Amino acid sequence: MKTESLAHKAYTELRKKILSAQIPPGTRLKEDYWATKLGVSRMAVRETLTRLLGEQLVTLGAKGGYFVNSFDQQDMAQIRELREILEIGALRLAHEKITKDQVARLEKICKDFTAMVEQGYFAGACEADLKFHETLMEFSGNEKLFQLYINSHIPLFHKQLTQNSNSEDDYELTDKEHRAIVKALKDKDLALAEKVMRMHFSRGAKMIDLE
Amino acid sequence: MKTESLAHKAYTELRKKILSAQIPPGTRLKEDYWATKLGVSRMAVRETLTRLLGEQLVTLGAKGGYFVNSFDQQDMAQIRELREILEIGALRLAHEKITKDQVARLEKICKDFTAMVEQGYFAGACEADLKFHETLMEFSGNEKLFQLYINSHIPLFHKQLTQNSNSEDDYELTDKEHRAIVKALKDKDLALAEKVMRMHFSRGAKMIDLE
DNA sequence: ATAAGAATATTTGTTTACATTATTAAAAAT
DNA sequence: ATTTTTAATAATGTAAACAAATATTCTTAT
Repeated sequence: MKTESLAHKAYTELRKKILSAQIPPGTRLKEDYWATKLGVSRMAVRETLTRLLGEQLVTLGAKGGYFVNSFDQQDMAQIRELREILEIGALRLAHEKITKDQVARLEKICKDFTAMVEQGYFAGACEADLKFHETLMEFSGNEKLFQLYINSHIPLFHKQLTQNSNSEDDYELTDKEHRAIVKALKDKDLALAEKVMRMHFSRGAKMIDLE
Repeated sequence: MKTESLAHKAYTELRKKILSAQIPPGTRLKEDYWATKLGVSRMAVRETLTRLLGEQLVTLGAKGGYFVNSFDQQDMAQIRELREILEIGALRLAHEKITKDQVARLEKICKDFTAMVEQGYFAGACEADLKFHETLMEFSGNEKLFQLYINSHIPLFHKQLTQNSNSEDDYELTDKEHRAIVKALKDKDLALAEKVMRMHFSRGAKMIDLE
């Protein structure tokens, strides 16, 4: 209506806090508490919570009350599988229609990644990693697929995972694999691109198992 | 809390009406109207609407107000592509772990499909078709993937599409393809299963283009 | 007759208040 | 001392009231 509703402000605030794990999984979200904390009415918070409920970011307890969704190891494994399905699918779509400009954009991200690792900016490198995968999804040219990827909060888990395993070797391997994928796309070699991508993911799967 | 909140009642009601297209896409959903119609307070309706917003089933207009999401031809094409990605992914997961019992369940659905087509129960046949694909998703063994498939309302669009093109030949082809997929799964022949599935989908894509 | 502007009515945004259900704390009984 | 009951407190579910924005209708001037 006029600028932006208070409920919407509360929504973006709370959502950010949940996705960045500032509010830990399993936490109960009390309406009054967040109403005063965010400086909005309880109803605005309630609206936020039901919206997040629709986004599967929170669940309601058996006896009422909203709780931040939490994920166990099996959940994480399934999300990783899901991510592989979506990204391989996107790869297949992208390889037919990708332009030189787009290849260049991916190469730029790879370059940024390398540079940041070399200079010790590991959080920045993670960001570039994330961006690489998101960009690939975007280049599928399928808006619905892209939105699904974004809305499924997969990028978040990606971040959580990659920030755990931050050995030098990992970064180097990740870099190589990213570049291999881009090269395969450039050469229109779908089979190779898919093969490398699957390796890329199976490496991630092993990381989880180690924990 | 005690039994089931009024807001939840309103939610399931409205959701059903939207998904079954009783409320056509693009319709504006006025809070007061539905409050009186469903016999709940306006706030309950508002809660429903924000939840559906989270589910991407409704959108809010630039000047406020909630509208039932509508999909143009491009949207439908993208959803079809997305469906293919998810189902092929599920196929790959299923083929490794599928049991004899599960194969039998799929065969049963195929049989039901045939029988209903023969007896002229075409709506029933569509239902069996839907069930075939949902069951396949379930056999992926990935709960997250399955939920994503269900929550993305893809089954709905499936229904809408299949009910359009109801020529005898179509039913026969669909039947053959379903059976071929099951056989390939039984024989652990992933490549064949995938090939047939892609044919199955590309046939669906052509249907859309004809309209 | 038509367009601009004012007045009215609808509709949504927001807050407050009240009712109901859960949770916690305290008291009583065994 | 431990368990059960009862009282209190806190949290959520629901509804109503008010404020602000948008849409509609009616008037008036050209």
